[in-house]
Formats: sequence, C-alpha cells, structure tokens
Amino acid sequence: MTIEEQLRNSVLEAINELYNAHLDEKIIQVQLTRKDQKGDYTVVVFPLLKVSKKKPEETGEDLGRYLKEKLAFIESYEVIKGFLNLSLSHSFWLERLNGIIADENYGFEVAGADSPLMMIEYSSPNTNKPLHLGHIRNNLLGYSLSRIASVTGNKVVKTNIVNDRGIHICKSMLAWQKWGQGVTPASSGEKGDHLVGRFYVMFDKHYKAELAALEGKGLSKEEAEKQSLLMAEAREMLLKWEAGDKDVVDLWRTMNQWVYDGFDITYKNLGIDFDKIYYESETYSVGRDKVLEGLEKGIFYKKADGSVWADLTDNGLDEKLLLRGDGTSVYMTQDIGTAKLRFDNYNIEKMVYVVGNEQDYHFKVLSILLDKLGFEWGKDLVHFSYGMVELPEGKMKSREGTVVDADDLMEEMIDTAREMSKELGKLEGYSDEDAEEVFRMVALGALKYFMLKVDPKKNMTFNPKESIDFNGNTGPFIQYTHARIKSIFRKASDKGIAWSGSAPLSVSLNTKENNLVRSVSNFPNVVQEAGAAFSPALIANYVYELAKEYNQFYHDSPILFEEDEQVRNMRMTLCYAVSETIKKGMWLLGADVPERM
RNA sequence: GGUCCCGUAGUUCAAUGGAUAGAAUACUGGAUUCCGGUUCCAGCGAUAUGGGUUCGACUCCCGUCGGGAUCACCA
Repeated sequence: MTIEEQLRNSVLEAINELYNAHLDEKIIQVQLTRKDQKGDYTVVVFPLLKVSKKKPEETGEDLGRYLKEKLAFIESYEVIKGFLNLSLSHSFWLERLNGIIADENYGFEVAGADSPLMMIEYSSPNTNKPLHLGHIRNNLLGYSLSRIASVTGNKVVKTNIVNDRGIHICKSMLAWQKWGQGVTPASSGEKGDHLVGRFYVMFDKHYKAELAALEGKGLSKEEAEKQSLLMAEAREMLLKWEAGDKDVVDLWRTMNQWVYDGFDITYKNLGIDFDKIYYESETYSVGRDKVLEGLEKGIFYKKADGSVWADLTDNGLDEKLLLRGDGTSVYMTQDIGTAKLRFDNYNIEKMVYVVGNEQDYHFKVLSILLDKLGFEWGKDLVHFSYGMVELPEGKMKSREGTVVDADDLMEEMIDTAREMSKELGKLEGYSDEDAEEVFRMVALGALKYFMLKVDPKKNMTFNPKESIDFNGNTGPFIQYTHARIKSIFRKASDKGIAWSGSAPLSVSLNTKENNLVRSVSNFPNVVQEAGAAFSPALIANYVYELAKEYNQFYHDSPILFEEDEQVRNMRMTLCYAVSETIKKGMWLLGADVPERM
C-alpha cells in the first residue's frame, strides 16, 4: 500500500469516527506538500466540510490530531487555511529509502501471465521517403509508451505497419524506371531510403512541370490532373501491381528492400525496435475482402463508377471512399485489414495507434467502420494523437525543402556532443569506441528528452541547439547529474571510503535530504500516472525535478567529506537511490545515462 | 464554411478544480578552500478577451478575437 493510500484510508476512518459520516474515497485529496510549505503530504480539507460542518481550520485540526495519534509515522502536522500538512518522521523516510534501494524493480509493476495485452503501433512509415523529424517524435513517443506500459502491468507488443504499397510507391518506382539509369544504393553509396525518396521528389517535380505545361495550354487544374500522362502511368502501375504483374512486383521488391535496409539503420541509431511488423501489402487484401463483405451486407454502397463508399452522415460525418472505381485499395482499406489481422493474431486488450493529430478524422472514421463491420473492439481503439513538430525557423515544408531528415539530425547532434564532451575531457582512458558510445548517448538523450518532455498532445518547437545544452531543462543536464553521482562512488573506492549500503535509521534529515527521499519515494506514483495518461512527459518532468533537487542537495552537503560516518552513509545511500531513479526514469524515455560524459 | 485542437513571462515549456500560477532560457546581481562550477542563490517578468458555474477556475461551460489541423479516387 502506498503512503497516499494509507493516508486516504485513515482519513476515511477519521471521518467515520469524528463525524459519523461516509465519503467516497475519490473525493479525499492527498497530495505532496508544496515545496514552500512545511510538511510531506497534504490533505485538502475543503471537500470534507460538508460532513464536518465546521470551519476548514477546525476540521483540519480534528483530522490532524486523529491522524497523528493513529499513524506512528506522522511526526507532526500543521493546518494552514484549508490544508492539513503532515510531516512524516525521519526514521520512517530512512526505512523507506532502504526499502527502495533494496528493490531493483521499485516503481515497476512487471506483467504476469494474466496481465492484459496492449499493442502499440508507431512509426508506420511510407516506403517512398526517408524518416524525418516528425517521425522521430512518433517513434520516440511510441517506444517510450511501450516501456511505460510494460512497467504498469501490461504485456506489450510493439508493432509497425509499413505502408509499402499504393500510388505513392508507384510514383518513385516510375521515376526510377524513367530516369534512374539503373542506379542502386550499392552503385551510388546512397542510403536506400534516401535514394528512393529522391526519385519520389523527382516524380513530383516532373509531374508539376507537366501540369504547368497543360495549364499553359488553357486547361483548368482539374483537367490537367486528369490528362497527366505521368499520373496515368503511375495509376496503371498500381493496377499492374495489384494484379501481380511480375516486372512491377520485382521492381517493387527490389526498391522496397533498399528502403528497409535504410530504415533499419535509422531505427537502430534511434535505439528503437518492434516485436511484430505488418506490411500493408499483406493486409490490404484482407481489408478489401472485409469491405466487399460489407458491401454485400449492405453496410456500404457502390457508386455508378464502381467505387465503394461508406455513408457516415448518420454519425455526423461525410461519405468515405473505401475502394476506388478501378477496384484498388486506399489507406482506409488496409487499416481495416491490418486491424482484423492483429486481433486475429493476438489476444489484444487494448490497441493503441501512435499517429499524428492530422489523422484524428481518419481514426474516428476507422473506429466507426470497424464497429459497423461487427468488430466489437472497433470502438475501443485508442488513437494516441500527438501534435506536430516545428523548428525555430518555422514549419517543415517538403515543397520548400525545409524537411529535417532524421539521419542528418542525429548525426549533427552526435557531432555536437562529441565537441562538447572533448572540451570537458572526462573520458580519458576510454577507447574511441567507448567514447563514441558516450557521444551517442548524450546526443540521443538530448533529442529524446527534449521531444518527450512536452505534452504529447501539443504542437512543439524542436530546438536542436537548446536540446543539447548541458544547462537547463535538458537530457544532458540529467545525464550529467547521474554521471556526477557515479563519479562520487568511483572517488569513494579510490579513497577507500566504504559505503555500508544502507542508511542508518537514527540520523536526522535536513530539508533537502527529506525532500529528496520523498521525491524518490514518489517515483511509482509518477510511473502509474504516466501509464494512465499515456504521457512520457510526466516522467520527463519528474526526472528533471529530481535532478535539480539533487543538485541543490549536492551543492551544500558534503558527501565523501562528511566526517560523521552515519550521515555519510545516509547521504551515499541517497545518492545511490537518486542515480538509480534517474536511470530508470530515463530508461522509460528510451534514453541511456552514461557513467561519465 | 462544417468539425476538431490550441492561445500562460521576450522565448521554450509546467501546473489530478486547490495554497502566493512553477521551471528553463535570456537579462541583472551574488555565492564557492570542495565529492565533476555543465553547480548553487537572488532579482526581473505571464494565464488572449468578455461573461457564467464553484467555498475555490490556467483548468469546466458559453460568446468574441487569434493560430493550427481536417473535411481527397494522397497516406
């Protein structure tokens, strides 16, 4: 039972005994006491006034007296306005501290055999262009969420749907055929996804030129689009692909493989992975079958040109295209098939889609369509909708070439980390490989922390320079704090200063020490909240706060220089607990912490 | 135009309906015999706007203004 739960139960008891009343547990508010007040936990008295029928101060006083008497760990209390602030005894906190460091999984609720299964989809790239900054936020959110879910009592399957077919893929294939002159990643040394992306852009350029030429002849934009030969060729290619035309399929396989090889490198560098990958090319036909089935059952309808639609006007939405006039599938079609396959493959309790908020409408529709098709889980899908990433210079626009490539960004961040670390010169004795590993940790830690500290729902501005600053609310600042603690322990063994491995219960704590123990002790609550709210940002903000608190403690408390052995052991225990908590918190963000940096 | 999301210090971000709206950065001033000064302390400075609900509103409701997304035989 957590401290809050104990307090909440005791408050309920108190209300029962003092006022002969019963209240719903939910309205009892127990929270950590604000830093500027004396105390550890605060009970908000206002909601109790209706049963106490007394003034807030008197009610708080009643409650404080009762709790202090009943709970041995309450040392003192103070009532300020409508708030009852409880101070817990130092020996209680110290005992707790020892319990925390003895438990490797403190704060983590590991899944058992009966735990619910959560499937989390993220990344979901198209195989026509390389990953960019927006994908990075997606991947980091998905990966962090999966870690958080895995330590809040869920079995987790990380999944990815690769959008490897469709008209957009045909565009890059066509461009390569026409203008590629047989170039390959091997022949050019270009990373596969970048090479294919280049041809996608090339198609677009030629297509635009063709449209301009047609419009120059007096055609309207719509007419020009209809008459475009390039687009006609792309559409024809898609038809051939769906018909299984050997040449087209061979080319598709070859070019997709180039892209996969490229993606693998990017994922590896980003430090993320998947348990199960679905390919749209393998799921779209399942979706098409379901759509045709729905058509037979009269759930959907066909227009004169043969296209299949869902009428969602009863749901307050529009009509939605499910199959084109020529019978080929669209995005929605495959998502129906993918969902069906997943629920066939796994005993999914909760399906989470990490997809940007520009697709809010799409998922609303998907959910309704699945429901209409008779899947009882359709309406329970969770669209984890996150905001766009912008740069200090403004929005990324592919047309204007201001898209930040994921590989380039990571490389630049690593370069910066390398320069900064070399200036510090704390890596003497490290091999080049080990040092490079540290540069990577710092660069990626900076990127991940910066992206994840922001509420996922909101749009954000990513500032690469600011993110890797070793000062401020950044990943490197947190990593630095961890490295410094590790340095203390190295120094201790150099100097032959032993650590007893736990804190003596008899020492007293100063305010900063007390706050630190309380913060470390609160870690499990933060993890649970982050799991419930699907919010890595809560973890990030917590870890930062902890690091900052630690630095305040560190600044004015001698640790190894402390002469009182008992106090020294307590402080070293505290240091250890903080370093472990920072490490775990950063792990939940998918970030590593170095021993030195 | 319909629907949805968002407006908090100069800037980037916080705040389960709870106390005097917190940080970071920038700027100004200060600390330090030291275990990693990439530290610590102080100052400066904000809830777009008008109503409503509440003991209590950045938070919930309605209006106005501003920004974004979406409403594709793109994904």
